Amino acid sequence: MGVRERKARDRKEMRDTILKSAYRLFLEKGFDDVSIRNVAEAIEYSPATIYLYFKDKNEIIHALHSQGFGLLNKHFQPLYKISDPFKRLSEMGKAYIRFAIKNAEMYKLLFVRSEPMEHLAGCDDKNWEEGDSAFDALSQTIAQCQQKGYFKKFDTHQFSMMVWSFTHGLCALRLSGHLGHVKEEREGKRKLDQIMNETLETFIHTLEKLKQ
Amino acid sequence: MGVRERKARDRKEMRDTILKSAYRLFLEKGFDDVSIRNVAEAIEYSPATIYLYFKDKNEIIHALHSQGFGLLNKHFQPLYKISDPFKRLSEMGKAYIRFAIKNAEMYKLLFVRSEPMEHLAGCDDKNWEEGDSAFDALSQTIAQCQQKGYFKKFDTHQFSMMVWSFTHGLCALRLSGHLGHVKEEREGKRKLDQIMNETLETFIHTLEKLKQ
DNA sequence: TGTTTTTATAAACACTGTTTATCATTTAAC
DNA sequence: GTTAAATGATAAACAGTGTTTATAAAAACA
Repeated sequence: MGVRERKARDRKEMRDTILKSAYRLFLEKGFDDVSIRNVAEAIEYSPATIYLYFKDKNEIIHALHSQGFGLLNKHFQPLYKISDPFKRLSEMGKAYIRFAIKNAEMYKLLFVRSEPMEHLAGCDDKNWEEGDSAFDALSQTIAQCQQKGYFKKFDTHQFSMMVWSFTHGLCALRLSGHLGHVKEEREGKRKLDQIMNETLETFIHTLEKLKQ
Repeated sequence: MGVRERKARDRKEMRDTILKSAYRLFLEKGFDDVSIRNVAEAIEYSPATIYLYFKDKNEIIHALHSQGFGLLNKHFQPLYKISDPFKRLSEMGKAYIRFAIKNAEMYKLLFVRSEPMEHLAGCDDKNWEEGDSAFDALSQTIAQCQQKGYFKKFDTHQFSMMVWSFTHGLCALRLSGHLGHVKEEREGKRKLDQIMNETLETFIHTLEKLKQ
């Protein structure tokens, strides 16, 4: 009696179809400009059908949110091969920024939007593996830096929060369009990517001076 | 013939009434949950009347955006009395964070939303006094720090961008609800304000070590 | 076969930003 | 003071949104 199994498969398939289509539309049109009706039209079903597979729009957002963290963790994977922890930290910064620029809408969903966090707060299950995993990668690298003599007098967790704050701030300012509107950047003709690289380099140099 | 003058006064008064009412509603309900109809109802006029005084919703947003930068600059005013530049820099960080928390919706409008920046990009007049003024206050303080021996080998502008990125990042993570969802913060029972203070202190200590 | 459960949808509800045609009031001109 | 033009305000409509509900078709089970 494989009917239940097949139905479960069909259901998952439909959910995937919806998510895939929604994500493609989000990349095309930006997050705020995609409606349930758009998604429904793209998969050639009626809008009401979407609600048979997802409770509401927030559940779709949250599902994509989870997928996005998986994507981010994948982007970090190659960096774990770098043995020098400070070099790895530096490359993690660059990779984080690359991810934010290449997947702008997804980055906003992961770290700028507050809906996913509110949804998470409503869940009973307070564990949040995807998010923790990314932050742990940073914390562990910083702990290893400390073993090599960097930022020795600092608390590992607090220092990680500091590094994350900086890197996120830089990405957020870029994605919201604020970077290019600072006077010096308006007048100079540096490209946004260059500004970000220089600012990151400045931060890295700052950290570099904290050895011993 | 003071008719034109009186009409201009009336017009400005109506615009102020609309803006004041809109801002009050934004503080109450959050930015996304305020509609033109809400504003119209609050001032006891029809929705269509709003469009006699503002081209569209974006123009209201932009007007509030300008007012918001005025408010931020006012918050910084008292700090200019502090003669020690590094102490002033440190206090500016605290003041910035206080402003972001106390005026959360306004902060999001000023630094998180991209609409105002897009609106600004569409304007012919590329000058943007309010925004420049706030950033200049930071740059000048950092330049004075450098004269006192701090971060001497760094470019003033790039260092300012770095400091702003960190501070904004911390505020943005707080306002989007991401701060409290880091594993250590979920498990520990530190309050968000305390986390922010500790992270800012970590950053200040980092900068402090860059003397000479 | 008949009955129940599942799946899909059209239509509706209560919203949104914005535009247009209409009406009343105020200003200007004679 | 009367008339014509400009202004101010609005009701109604348009096209869109997220979501719910009643209805019809299809599939699963007995």
